Amino acid sequence: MKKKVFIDQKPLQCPSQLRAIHDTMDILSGKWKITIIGCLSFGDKRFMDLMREVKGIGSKMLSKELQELEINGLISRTVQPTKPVTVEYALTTYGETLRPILWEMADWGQHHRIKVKATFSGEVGSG
Amino acid sequence: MKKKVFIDQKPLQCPSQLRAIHDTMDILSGKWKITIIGCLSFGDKRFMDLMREVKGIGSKMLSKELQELEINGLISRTVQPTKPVTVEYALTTYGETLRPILWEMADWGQHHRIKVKATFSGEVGSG
DNA sequence: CGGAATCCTGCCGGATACTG
DNA sequence: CAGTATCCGGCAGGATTCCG
Repeated sequence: MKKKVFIDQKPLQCPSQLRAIHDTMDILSGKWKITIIGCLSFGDKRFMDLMREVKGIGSKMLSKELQELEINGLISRTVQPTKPVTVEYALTTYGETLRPILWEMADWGQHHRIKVKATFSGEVGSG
Repeated sequence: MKKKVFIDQKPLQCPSQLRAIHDTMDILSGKWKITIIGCLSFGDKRFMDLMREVKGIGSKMLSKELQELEINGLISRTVQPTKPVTVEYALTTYGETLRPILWEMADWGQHHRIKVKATFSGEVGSG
């Protein structure tokens, strides 16, 4: 009977751990959320700024993603009483707590891309 | 001009970092992948075992998710030449490299759940 | 400028039936 | 046991239009 137990750490406790991971995944899921958070990590942005920087997103999606991020407290929305009305979005302190996760994911993803490339090269070379 | 720069670390580098994060998200996305990985973190499992343990998943989805996980090298699939044929799925060493990510996500998710609960309590209490 | 409303589409994922 | 094939509904997400 082999027990891997995830290296030598505890395995994922099915009931609560897994649910927590799914919660995080749900919050981060959506085609643009990561990108938006990334953009806001550089500083505050207005709606229009995000439209330009995210590039490819539509106003509906941007609005929706922004709302979901705000509901979860990851970003803040501030309406400026200027003339045509401007709105500033900013990453909250709470939103910054995602940094460890995002960093791990970026790290793993880059590593993975290298691995995949190596795998393909090997197959092509030997095939 | 306020630059938050994500605490005092570098912000997410748009081109490569973001793409890497999305790669990771894609690999982990899907309603059952996390759960399957969690199950396999306890040890090897057969198809039928996973059907029972994941609970709620159908054979089509399980098969599909398993294939995707295998393609990415996260799990291994071993056919045993027994009588009615049995297949063993196991988390690979590479799959275990996801542990830091999953752990961070579990941690954050649990923290978040507590925060959300506190927020609701506060609103209910003061409203 | 910053959205909301509407319409339309693909694919994600579920149920069921069939195969080897 | 371990899948595959097929059909089907729902929702994520895109394009367009309209509003304050």
